[in-house]
Amino acid sequence: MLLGELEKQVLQYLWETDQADAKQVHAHFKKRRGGSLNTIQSTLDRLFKKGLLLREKHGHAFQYMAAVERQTFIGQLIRDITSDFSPTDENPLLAAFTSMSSEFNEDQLEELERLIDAQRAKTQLDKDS
Amino acid sequence: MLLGELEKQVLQYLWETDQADAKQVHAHFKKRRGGSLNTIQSTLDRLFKKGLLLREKHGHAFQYMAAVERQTFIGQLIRDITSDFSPTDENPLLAAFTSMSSEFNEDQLEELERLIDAQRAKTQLDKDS
DNA sequence: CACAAAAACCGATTGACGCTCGGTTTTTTT
DNA sequence: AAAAAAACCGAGCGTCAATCGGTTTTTGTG
Repeated sequence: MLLGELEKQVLQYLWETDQADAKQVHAHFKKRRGGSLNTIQSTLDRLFKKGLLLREKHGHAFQYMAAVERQTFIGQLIRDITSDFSPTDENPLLAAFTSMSSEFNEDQLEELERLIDAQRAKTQLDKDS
Repeated sequence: MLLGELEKQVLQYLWETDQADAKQVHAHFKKRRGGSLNTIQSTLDRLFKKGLLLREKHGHAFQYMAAVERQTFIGQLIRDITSDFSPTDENPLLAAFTSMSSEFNEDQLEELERLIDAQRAKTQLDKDS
């Protein structure tokens, strides 16, 4: 999934804002970077067609909202990227960790350990049910 | 850093092969996907100009080799792409793990713990030196 | 050293794709 | 039904990878 610069910014905005119509998004980006309402509209449409946004008619206009959580999307991105370079039997996130482990400080390592334990607990629960 | 499909494949090949000239690379890709020697040559040149390959004249032709380790490169890619979406103080990999933890089985969780410990050991060594 | 083969380099074309926005159609509101 | 607003269409532009023909440079050999 390849996103252009404006697309990224709009997606980001919608993660922060939950929900907005084209007019709102345009108002937000107006000062920072200019551009017409149409440009925003077609960007929203592109993101919608890519499956990254959902939309609903609320009254007069479409309300757009992110279709995926930010973390989920980042996870997808990482998988896309690493799968191009990782052997199929290797978990790309493990490969990624190997690549980036040196950027983790002790706090983050501990956080990761907590997440691992949390995942174990969840798996255990699933098994019990 | 944005790579095209052929660029990725050539880079991958050079990680596997260590070193090759355009002719060799072309021979390798000839059957799988066709394309002229010139195409390979310009792709090598593009990768070289992007700093992803090194080259040296060995006898008649340039020998190309990867300028960065595979894991290092994957790490860079992940950082580039995710930094657009992560607050600066958040490690994107941590965010990714949050959303992808359910894909890990027990073996992989243990592997991750091993990597964490290895990283601690490395950090400790750096501090001592 | 000259010449032929090989390799490197240049430049043009094509195809994706994001950005941009004018203009038209459709929908909504009054 | 008319006016206003929103959605949609389509075209132009810029960037960049892929592709390859043709030219220049390098190299290796007789």
